[in-house]
Amino acid sequence: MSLLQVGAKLTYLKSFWEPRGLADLVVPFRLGLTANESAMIDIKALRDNPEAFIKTVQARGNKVDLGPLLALDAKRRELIVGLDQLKAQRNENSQKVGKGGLSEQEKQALIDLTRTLGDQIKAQDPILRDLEERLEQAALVVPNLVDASVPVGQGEEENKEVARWGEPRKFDFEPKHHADLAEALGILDAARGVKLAQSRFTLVKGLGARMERALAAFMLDLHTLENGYTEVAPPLLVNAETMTGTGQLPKFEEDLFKTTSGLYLIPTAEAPVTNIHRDEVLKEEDLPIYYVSHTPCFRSEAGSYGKDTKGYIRQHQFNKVELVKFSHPDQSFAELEKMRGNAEEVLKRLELPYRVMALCTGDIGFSASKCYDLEVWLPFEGRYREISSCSNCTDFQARRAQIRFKPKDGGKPQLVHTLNGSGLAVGRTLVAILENYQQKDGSVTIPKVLVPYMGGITQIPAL
RNA sequence: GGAGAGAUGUCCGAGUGGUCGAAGGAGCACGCCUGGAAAGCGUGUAUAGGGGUAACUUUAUCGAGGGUUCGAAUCCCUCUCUCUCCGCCA
Repeated sequence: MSLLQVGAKLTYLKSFWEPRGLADLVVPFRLGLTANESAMIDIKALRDNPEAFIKTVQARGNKVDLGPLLALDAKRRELIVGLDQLKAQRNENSQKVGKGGLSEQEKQALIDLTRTLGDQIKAQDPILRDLEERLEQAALVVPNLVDASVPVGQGEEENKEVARWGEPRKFDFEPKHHADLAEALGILDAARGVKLAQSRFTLVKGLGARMERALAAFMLDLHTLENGYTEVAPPLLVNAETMTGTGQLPKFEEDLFKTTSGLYLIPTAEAPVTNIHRDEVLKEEDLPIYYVSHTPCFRSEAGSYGKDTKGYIRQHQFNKVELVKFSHPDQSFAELEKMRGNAEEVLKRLELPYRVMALCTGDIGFSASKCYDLEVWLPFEGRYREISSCSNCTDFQARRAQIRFKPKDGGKPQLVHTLNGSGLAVGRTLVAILENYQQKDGSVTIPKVLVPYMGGITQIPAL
C-alpha cells in the first residue's frame, strides 16, 4: 500500500470511526456476502479474547467500541438457540407426515400444528437475519490485529527505521527536481497529460517510456528468474466481490475509479492477484504460492488535493510491479521478511539508497498485521520517500475472500495468510533514478543493471 | 444485440416433492497386498453456525434472493454468472 493510499484511508477512517451507536451505523454499501462467508474479523476470536482486539484498536488510534459488537453476538446466539429448536420440531413433524402410518385425523392435526410452527419461524427468521447483518456491519469497522512486533505510535512520525542501505550521493551542483529534469529531457509531459485526461496524468515519452518498460522488465526478470515468483497478468477491471475480498470495498470506494458497467479499475494488482484463489481450497503442499504482476494502477487520490502536485510522484495512473504471496500461517512472518528482501534487492541492484521503516500501529494499513515501507532517497527533496510497502495481512483478507488450504494431515481447511508488496512502484523508481543519477548538464546516467534493458545505451542525453 | 443450454461437495458428475448432506467416479488419508513401488482390494473423507467439558446433538447450505408446501437440490417468480450458435468487433 502506498503512502498516498494510507493517507487517504486514514482521513476516511477517522470520520468513519467516530463513536456512535450501532443502530445508526451507516454503511454506504451492502455487502454481497452469503451466510457462510464470514465477517471481516474472527467473531469467535473476538468473543474468546476481546482484550486483544481492544488493544489493537486502541493502538491503531481509533475509537471503535467493541462492546455493542459483543452484545449483538450474544443476542444472536440466544436467538439461534430458540429458532433452531423450532426448526428441529418442524423438521421432525414433517418427516412423520411423510413416513405415513398416521390416521387421516392425526396427520391433519400434525400438519396444522406444524403450520403454526412454520409461521413462528417465518416471523423470527428476519429478526435473526437483521441481527446478523448488523453484526457483520459492526465487525466491518474492526481492523486486523496488529502483530506484537509492530511499534506502537500515533502516526507516520513514529514509524521505526529498521535498516538503511547506500550512501546518498554528494552533488557538486544543486540537484534538480525530477519534473524539471524530465521536462527538459523531453521524457515526461505533464501538460499533455492534462490535455488528454486531467491533472495527475502524464504523457511519458521517448527514453522515459523506454525506461519504464526496461524497469518493469528488469524487476519481472529478477522476481521470476531468481526469486521464484510466477508472473501473472490479471484483468485491470474487476468486480465488487474482488474489491471486497482484499478490503478496498466497501470502505474505500471513494479511492477507486468505477466504470459505468459496475467494474472498478484496480488501484493495485494486489486486488486481482490476491483474489485469484478466492473461494478456493488449496493443497497444503502447494504453499507458499508466489505471484508477481506488472500492471497499471488507478487511484482517484480523493483527499490528497495539493499534495505532490508537481511531478510524477502522485498520479491517477501509474505502473507497479506487485508481489503477492499465499502462505501457510506458520510461515507468513518469515515470508514477509523474504518479500521485503526481494523488494530491497531491486533497489540494491539499481544502486539507489534507501531505508526500511517498520510502520507503527497508527500508520499501518487497515488489513495489515505488520508492514514495512521501503523509502528511496530523493536528492531534490533531501529525504526518503516511499517506493514500496510490504504487508502481511495474516488471515484478514483470506477470511473475507475465503482462501483456505487443506492440511496434509487431513484436518479441516484453514485460512491461508496473504502478503503483498510492491517490487517496486515503477513510476517512483523512474523518479528516483532521474534524481539520483542526474548529471550537472542535465543528462541522466542509466544504472548499470538497466543498460541491457535499454538496448545498450548508458545515458539519457540532455537536449 | 438475437437464439438456446446450464450453475450440485476438493474436482468431475447423478439426482424432478419426503427416508437426500446428497448416488457414482476422481483425488486425498489410513489399512491389506509387495523386497519396495505401481496396480488391485478394503475403510474413511463437505462447509459454516449454535448447544455441550466431552461423547454427542442441532440448524443452515445443491449460483443468489423471494414464493408455494406440513416438507424443496427437485415446483413457481426475480436476479447474477457461465457456456454454445448467430451478428458486430481489437
